Amino acid sequence: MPPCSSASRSSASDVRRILATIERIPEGRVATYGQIALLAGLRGHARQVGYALRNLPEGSRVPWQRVINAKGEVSGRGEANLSGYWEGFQRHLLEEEGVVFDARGRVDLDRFGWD
DNA sequence: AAACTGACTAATA
DNA sequence: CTATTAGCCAGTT
Repeated sequence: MPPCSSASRSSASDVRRILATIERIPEGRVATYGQIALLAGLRGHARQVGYALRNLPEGSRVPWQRVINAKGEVSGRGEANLSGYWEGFQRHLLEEEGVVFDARGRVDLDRFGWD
């Protein structure tokens, strides 16, 4: 059998580029999905960025918490059960890095948005 | 292969 | 502010 030539991951390299871009986000900064996709050379693949993070294996050093949506808010994931937990965790991590959330739980991208 | 889904975004109303 | 529509594209079913 071919040595896993199939390698479904058609976007494996893209995912790699996405993660590499996210790793470039400095501490205390946040970036939007669209921005990551753009910097990764994948304009319009904002959703793909979310996929990459969702499928992100545990133990990765990728600061997934610095990736938020264009509204400056932490994105939720379908399962409300765990979403609250993870969202709170993400927010906590960002706040420890110096990112400030307003009363509505949103970040001022003008100040903390990664250039 | 068609239909569904989704950690998205932007424009409009 | 929320709701709706449309664009976007890959993974799943």
